[in-house]
Amino acid sequence: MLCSQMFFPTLREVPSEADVVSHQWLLRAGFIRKTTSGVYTYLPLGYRVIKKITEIVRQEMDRAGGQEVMMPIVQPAELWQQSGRWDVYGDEMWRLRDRHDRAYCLGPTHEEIITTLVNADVHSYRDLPLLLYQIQNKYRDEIRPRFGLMRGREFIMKDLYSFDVDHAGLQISYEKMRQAYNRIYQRLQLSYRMVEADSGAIGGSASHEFMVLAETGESEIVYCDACDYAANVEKAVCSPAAGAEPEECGEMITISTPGLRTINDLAEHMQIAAQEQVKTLFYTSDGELVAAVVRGDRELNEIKLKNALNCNELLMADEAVVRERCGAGFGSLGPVGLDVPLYVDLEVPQMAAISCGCNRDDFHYSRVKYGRDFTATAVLDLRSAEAGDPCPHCQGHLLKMRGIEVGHIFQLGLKYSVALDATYLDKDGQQKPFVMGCYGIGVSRTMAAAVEQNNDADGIIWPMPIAPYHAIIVPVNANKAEQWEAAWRIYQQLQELGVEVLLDDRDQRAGVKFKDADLIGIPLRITIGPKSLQEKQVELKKRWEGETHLIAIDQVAAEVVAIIEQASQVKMG
RNA sequence: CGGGAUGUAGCGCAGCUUGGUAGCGCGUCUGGUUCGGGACCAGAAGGCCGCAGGUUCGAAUCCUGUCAUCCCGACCA
Repeated sequence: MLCSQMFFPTLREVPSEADVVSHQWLLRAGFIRKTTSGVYTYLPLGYRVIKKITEIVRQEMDRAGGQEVMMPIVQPAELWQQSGRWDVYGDEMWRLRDRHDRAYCLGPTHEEIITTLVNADVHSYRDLPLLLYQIQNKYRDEIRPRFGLMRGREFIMKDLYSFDVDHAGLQISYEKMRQAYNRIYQRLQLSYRMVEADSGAIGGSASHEFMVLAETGESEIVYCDACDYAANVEKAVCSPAAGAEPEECGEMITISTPGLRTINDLAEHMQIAAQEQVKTLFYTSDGELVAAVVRGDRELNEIKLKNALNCNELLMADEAVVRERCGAGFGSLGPVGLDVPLYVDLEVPQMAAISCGCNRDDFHYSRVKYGRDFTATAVLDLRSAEAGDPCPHCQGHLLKMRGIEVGHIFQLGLKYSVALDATYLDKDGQQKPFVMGCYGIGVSRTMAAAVEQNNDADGIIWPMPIAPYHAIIVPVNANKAEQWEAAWRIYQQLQELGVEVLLDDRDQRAGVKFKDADLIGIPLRITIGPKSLQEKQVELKKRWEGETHLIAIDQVAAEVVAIIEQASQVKMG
């Protein structure tokens, strides 16, 4: 491709709407343009990257036995009403009506369609397992689209759905996908981690997320410094240190704490360390008031609480409601003498002497003991994991980092097949519901994640397997015949060797061409300049290293091919 | 939906307090000189000042409404 003919509108300045690096670079380098909030157009370079990513995904899905289908984006409401998700999905579902006023949505995911499809045409255990996948646009009317491609309202997603006869079959399909996902992210050359995850609204049992490691990631993950345990903090198990029985302490006492409302207030003014306090948080669980208690220096994990309560909606309680039930406002509340279902974190019963609110404004209790002064509806793991916590699987300790969720695999089980009455006949002629799994990869988000992880002050540094082009040839001055002829010859050679190559034939100064080459992140740059050309040499620069090497002009094509081959290798392990 | 901010040329911004029909840098076009890391000179094109009302002789500027975009939060395959 000749640069003079290529549509890649690069920008010198950062558009003001972008403030994460991937968004900035993708806009500046001319890979994407915003069409409306959360909806983007992929320009030629951007679309080439998308195609590279989807091709890797496609190959690995096919290798694992998947078959690609194309499903509709416009989906009828009835299908979603049958599964019960038309109402559950809420405002995030992008709904529309046709001229007859019939309701539809733009598919946020395709469980309903695929399950209905498979049910219509798969009737026997002999046809299972079946793995079907799609790579398409999906739609979620996000409350707040942000970070460019990272959280859009229209996005490209690969979803594979597995149908098995039983749970053992699902385990096999799930394992195939897990391996396929590892291969995919290795081939994409992204630094990633597979973590245990909460399955959230999708439902089902086991679930893993694939996180591209990046400071700007929206997800927090913990991982063990000794074994391979890793989990989303939403999911990470907190096992309390196996401590001795808590020591005895004297009778509970009441202390006056005028104006002291927060954990920090008590720590500062009363010299009560945060880990000697508890915080009592009030929620309404499907309309009913509940309280949760964690140690003063811990964070309550709302997802764990929500899972424990098995409720649909969990909201922070209104202060007026709490005051009416408990007799005090936020800042003076505690678990003693409460007439509210009480969920207590595992650590709390281990505490020697607890300080907490007294359910009376401006007073606190001290020397409170669990079991003696209050008891819980349930004692369970409720807090969020933190760096330094003991690993739940070994003697190691947890470390924390951030990640971008680029893949998520779920064991759905019977959820959708039962809801949609999707069954097959087993060996004994019995009707059985399909046992399902679903496996997603955010393709457009993966492109953003790759940039997030591979850039420098000059622009993007594409990993070879997903670079829009492998190499770019830059004649310093294309008006000089000998430079142009050398450039053209190398260009022809590389094309014949199957290299995806750009030739910057624009009538621009060298600096402009270098800046653009760096900005769009082409891995290899071949520079043809007057001095080296006299020695029958050209310069070769690897974008990811920055140094240039002189190389004989008739060897450069072979060298470029060798480098591409080497840089495209899957880094296994 | 709550909080904050911004809409002025393709991009980045000034002008608004103190009303007088719009300016800078980059980019674009023409000509010339240049030519190894975003050149220089000369000229030019390009704006319904987000939209709709209102105040006023007169509104980018003041008032009201509305729409859009971005940030923080709640939310999240």
